[in-house]
Amino acid sequence: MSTYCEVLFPLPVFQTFLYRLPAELTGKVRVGSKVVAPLGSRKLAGYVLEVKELAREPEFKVREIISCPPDSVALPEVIVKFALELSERSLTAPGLLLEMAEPPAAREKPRLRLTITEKGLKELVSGRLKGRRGQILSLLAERQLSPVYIKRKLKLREINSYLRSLGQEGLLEIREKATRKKPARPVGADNSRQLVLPVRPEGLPEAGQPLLEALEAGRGGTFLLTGSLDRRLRFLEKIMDYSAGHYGFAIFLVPDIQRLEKLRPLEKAFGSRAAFWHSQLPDKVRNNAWNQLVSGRSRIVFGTRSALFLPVRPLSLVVVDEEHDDLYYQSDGPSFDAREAAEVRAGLEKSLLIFSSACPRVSQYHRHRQSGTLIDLGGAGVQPRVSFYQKDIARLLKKELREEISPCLEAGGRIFFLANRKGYAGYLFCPGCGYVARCPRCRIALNLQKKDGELSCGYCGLETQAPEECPVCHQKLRPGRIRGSQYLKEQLQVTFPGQPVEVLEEGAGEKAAEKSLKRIVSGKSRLVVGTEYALRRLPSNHFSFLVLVNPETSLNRPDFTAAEKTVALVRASLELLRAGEGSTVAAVTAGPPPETIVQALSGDYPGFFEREIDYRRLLNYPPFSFLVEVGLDSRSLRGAGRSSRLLLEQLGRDFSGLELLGPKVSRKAWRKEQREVRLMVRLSAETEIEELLSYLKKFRMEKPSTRLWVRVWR
DNA sequence: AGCACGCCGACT
DNA sequence: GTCGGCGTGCTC
Repeated sequence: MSTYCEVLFPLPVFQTFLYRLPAELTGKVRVGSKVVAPLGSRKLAGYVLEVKELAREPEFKVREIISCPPDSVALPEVIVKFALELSERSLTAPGLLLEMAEPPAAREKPRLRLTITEKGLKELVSGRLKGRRGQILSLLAERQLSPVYIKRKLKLREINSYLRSLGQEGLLEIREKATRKKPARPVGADNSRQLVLPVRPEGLPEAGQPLLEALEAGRGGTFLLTGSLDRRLRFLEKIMDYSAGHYGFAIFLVPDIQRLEKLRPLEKAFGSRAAFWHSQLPDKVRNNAWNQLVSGRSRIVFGTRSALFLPVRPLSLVVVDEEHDDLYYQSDGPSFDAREAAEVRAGLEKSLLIFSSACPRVSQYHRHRQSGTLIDLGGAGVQPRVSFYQKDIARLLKKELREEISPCLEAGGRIFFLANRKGYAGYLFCPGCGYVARCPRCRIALNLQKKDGELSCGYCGLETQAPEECPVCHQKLRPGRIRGSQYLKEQLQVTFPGQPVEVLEEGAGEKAAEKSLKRIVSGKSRLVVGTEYALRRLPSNHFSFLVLVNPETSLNRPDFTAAEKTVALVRASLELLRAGEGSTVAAVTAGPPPETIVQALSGDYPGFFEREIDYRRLLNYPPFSFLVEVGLDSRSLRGAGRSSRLLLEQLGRDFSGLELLGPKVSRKAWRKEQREVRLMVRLSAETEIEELLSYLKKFRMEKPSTRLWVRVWR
């Protein structure tokens, strides 16, 4: 009879590893403890999932735990459970998820420095060293370097084997400089300080009462909060304060770091009772925030998805703000939907969960309206004067828009143009029959590149050479009107000579974007052109005039959520406008403005919802069916292709009611290094999702070389 | 992931 | 022959 433990490592694998626990460690190691163990030829730190006695040795060879770092603190059991359940639901490796819960001090990896030795220099001069080993040493002959730098410079996939052999021969020296700090102790479940009788905050809107009651009852529950941004924030501020004062920690989740920065004033208002948390905080700030939270001095967190892994207990409230935002799902890194993760964590701790948005996902709105958990705080938000134009933007800038904008500019106003495309965004059409070159996969118009005459799909990335003549009537094709961001910039420079025009869009690089933003915020540049990317970065409450250039093109995306995304796009644009009266919107559309655009501009979400839900019902889209996207990638595209074919075949055989919408090789796949195949599946009942997930788990066991991810629309 | 192992083509 | 580059499979 001896003691064993199951250990989970931060690796992209789904299995746990069994180790014997040496006598001196029994009693010291429990679930959530960090341990160091041998794995293959390596020594790795992992987390204990289970400690158990076994009567006899298992069939496979069992090795022994090396140590349990004395200054490390075990993760709370609820965090371990959270990572495991999220892994089950998202098919992401549990160890990678658990790694997100690492205390900041423990996360700092020792930095390695490589130095060439005397012997190494001699060997290099002698010219006996060839290949990678020679390249590495000649780089080091210049100066000391880190392994990561060399790996990137020489484009190596794996560098350690070279370093180890060079080190063993005494040709180079590997040194590390590590700094370690003791993490604070996590607080226990007994830390809820119910010192005073809870006093309800005053001045809360009547509509919000059910949320208060749910928080007080401590039974958990999920609500959808809608209404204008300022009303929601004012309400949430109070309820978080109430929660932190009397019930437990509150996590306020945002989709991205940019949004977090916009909430600075709110965090400031809480003083030291609140902290910011995201994965890119500088070490010092991060350690400070962690200590504040874990010691219980701060009981409110504003953070991105990694905040859900903080060991704060008891957790009484989780807010998912801007719940419609697609950035809550990230497929890079450990891929999961933070909204789903919030559900899992809140469910485990019986915390109150509030989804919040002025323009929620249609499915979400539908469900909460049906179950009576929809809380509408009302309020219209920014209410600008709106005028509609059905003309080309270039012509409008020559007359109507110029006449409107000029006085605004002279009065010191700031004007934002929302462009729907980057660059010049030309397309190719046939003057004879009206044929437009479209992407064979996505069915949307292909972009014509200005310089080389190539066609590319802005959605999936497909690139083709532009054809000379129309495939239908054989006339010569002509480039269509161009009105992307760069084109707009040129037009504005002609219309308003001497006025600096700023373009804020993806791909310019972080430094350039920050310089641009500085000029915009300071008021130096008052004419700003930007794409969707700009909406996240620009300050709210800044502009007095907004021009939406063909926002209706966003409705044509080959995606059943195109309409709700367009509404969110328009709402996010309106947030940039100054809150007082006197701001203006010009909506420029090709034809009569679609109702979705009109409703988004007037803040009529319920009106939009009623129409959209009918459309979803008619076409059997979520919430009336369930869509599951499955991504497969392998170390070779061939491998991914083979697996996907096999999976398709099996799915067709084993799921009779399943409808397949795909497969397609995804956007990433045309880039040479990426190898991924995606398929889209429609299911008719919610119970089938779980069946499909466990099916995919089985499939993954049989084909371990294929990586798999899923995304579910309910 | 990261490491070992084994296969294949280039070059002493 | 054998060295280095690259694809595959395993790690308690």
